[in-house]
Amino acid sequence: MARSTPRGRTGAARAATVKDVADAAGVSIATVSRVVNGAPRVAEETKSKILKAVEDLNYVPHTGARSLVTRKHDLIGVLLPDIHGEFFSEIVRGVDEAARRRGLHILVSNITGDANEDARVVSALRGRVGGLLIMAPDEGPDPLATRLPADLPVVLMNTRGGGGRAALMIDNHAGALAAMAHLAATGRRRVAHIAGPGRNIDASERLRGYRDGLAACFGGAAPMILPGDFCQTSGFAAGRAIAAMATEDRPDAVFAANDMMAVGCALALSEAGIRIPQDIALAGFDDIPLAGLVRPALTTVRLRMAEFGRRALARLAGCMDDPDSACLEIEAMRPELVVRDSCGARAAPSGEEAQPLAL
Amino acid sequence: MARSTPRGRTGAARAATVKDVADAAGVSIATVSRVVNGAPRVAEETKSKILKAVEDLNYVPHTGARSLVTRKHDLIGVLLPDIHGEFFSEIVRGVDEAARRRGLHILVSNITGDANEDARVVSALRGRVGGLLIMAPDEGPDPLATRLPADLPVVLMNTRGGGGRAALMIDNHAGALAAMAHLAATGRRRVAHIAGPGRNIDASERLRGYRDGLAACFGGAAPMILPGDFCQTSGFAAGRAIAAMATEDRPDAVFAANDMMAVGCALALSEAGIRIPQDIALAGFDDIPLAGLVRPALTTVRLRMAEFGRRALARLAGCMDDPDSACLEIEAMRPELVVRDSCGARAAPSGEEAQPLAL
DNA sequence: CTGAAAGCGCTTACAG
DNA sequence: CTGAAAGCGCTTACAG
Repeated sequence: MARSTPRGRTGAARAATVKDVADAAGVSIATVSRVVNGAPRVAEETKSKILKAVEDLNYVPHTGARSLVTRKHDLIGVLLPDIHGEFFSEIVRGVDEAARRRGLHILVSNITGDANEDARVVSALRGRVGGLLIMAPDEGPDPLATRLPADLPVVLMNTRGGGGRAALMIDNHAGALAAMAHLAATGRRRVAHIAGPGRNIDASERLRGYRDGLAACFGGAAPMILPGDFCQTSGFAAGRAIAAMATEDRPDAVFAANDMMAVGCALALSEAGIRIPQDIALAGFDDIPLAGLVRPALTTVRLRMAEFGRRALARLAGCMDDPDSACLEIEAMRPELVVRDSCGARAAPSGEEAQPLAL
Repeated sequence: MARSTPRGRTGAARAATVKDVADAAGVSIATVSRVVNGAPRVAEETKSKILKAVEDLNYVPHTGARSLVTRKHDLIGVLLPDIHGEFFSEIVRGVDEAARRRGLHILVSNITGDANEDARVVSALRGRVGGLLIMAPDEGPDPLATRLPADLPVVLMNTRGGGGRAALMIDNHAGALAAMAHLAATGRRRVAHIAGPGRNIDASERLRGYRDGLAACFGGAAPMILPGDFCQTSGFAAGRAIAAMATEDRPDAVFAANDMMAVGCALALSEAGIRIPQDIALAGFDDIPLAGLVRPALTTVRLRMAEFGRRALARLAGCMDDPDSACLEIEAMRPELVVRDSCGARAAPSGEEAQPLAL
């Protein structure tokens, strides 16, 4: 007795299989498989019979069974650090979009930065995913990358020490350099830097850009580095420290390793009556939404994270299709300077001073 | 010839299987399976031999093959709307955490709000996931929920018209009511509302809370509703509109349907020289990070989205374990009022007025 | 153009 | 406590 929704003994619906479709269409399961997978050389009439049965039975192939025989997985593991909530959704959106275009799905998990814990996560993903996208900006050169299963295509995103793996980097150094060059071009002479957490690759590359910018655009001026941790609070503290300096020691510009700290710094400076940008120009990094909302809006460096995710997935898909292709290349994505009025030249209209700083 | 890393002809590594492990340990594949799955009644010695082989060969079970025979999937589909970038990462974090504790993995995908497109996404997930977590606050009562495959456990998150499905809601109405009550308690008499997009369930529930709050705490005062779309710009426009009113017509409080609009509104009000909270008190919804950064900090309503995600997954896991359990229940999570100084009572120290509003 | 058959890697009664 | 065997749903040469 044929039933359109076959049921098991418990009453829970059982999903239709190739067999069900084959029976309903009066063909063999081989032919059903061919049609479902879009193989050529199937009679038009047969095809439509099968398609109808698929529709009627609401048939969806069991992907596990399929991957068992094809030895392929259409699942991509995406491992992102716990902290990057800020960019998390944009990256995931980009990856998902690119994946869907290729008929792939993404399996998302957080990694902690603890190498053992993270290795366990990766291991749990093997035998389940066809490839891995990993972003671990806080890890040292050793841990994750070197422990990855050799048989798994991997693209590292903005992660240190690829160990010969394909990698897509953010060119933080170039971005920082651009910010420094802009500060120099608008007439600033002495730029302080609010650094990010030391082990973070973004932070250290931005710091390196700051130092090189000093050499390249500020005649090798001495660095002035304030510690920070990417959080608003640490930027605020740095701003306080700057405000506490004797006027002649104060920098006339601050380049913060990210926007959150730049905002914190701006808050502290303005509380101390220091004018932005007249007294101190301010530049950040990331172009978070807030950067455009504060007044004066933040000059910053922007990276399109969704595009970053799309590209990373494209790379990975390439590696999966052709494992012998150039999967070892390291590619970098260049961020873009976004100039806003927090970086205005010193010669601002004097009328502006009366305006309250609306941060 | 035994090899610890078996390779196929192309040189690509082939993953070890139960067979490989069984051979290496000198036992049958049945026993390997038992050990790997932690079955009882296996001799200690046998177990350790097998565990060693698993370790040596770096064996990980093929989950597809496993799910083929167990008829279970350890994958959970998580469908989130494109827009909710703000909360995306927090929800995903919570779901992932709860999933990992249960040995589950999550498959994340964006949904668009287009019912056909979304139904396709759901359909692609069948035969691959053991359950679905869906958040579709922008869909009408009909589309997704009613088209879900009957055989798939589903928990709807903050989504209309569950069609008898399990649901976890955000009690936006209660949150809005709390905000209104607070405004009344601090002495406000006339509260305007900046509404969110009409079709969004959060927006409409918050609006309903506003109306009911008017009835309950403001003696049934007439509503004053300004349109908005959850974006900062629309809040700004609403603020402009309020500033343009004759002073005697102006509200002395604004309850915005979300924080982004509240910030935009504050910006416009302060540009017009209207003082917050002295002239107009301001309350938002969501407690985004920015809410605590603006000055005066925003009074708002907070929901712990990670906790929301954790709970949703727990519900789903329950449905998956026992399909006959109370899977139809609708549960609501109550948000919490966060009082900050944007809602200060009118009797503020007069010295404060001199301070620039640092938004 | 279509079908019968083998086999992917795994788990699970069933014997013993 | 352990093994031989069947079978989960699917794809893919191999025939025809």
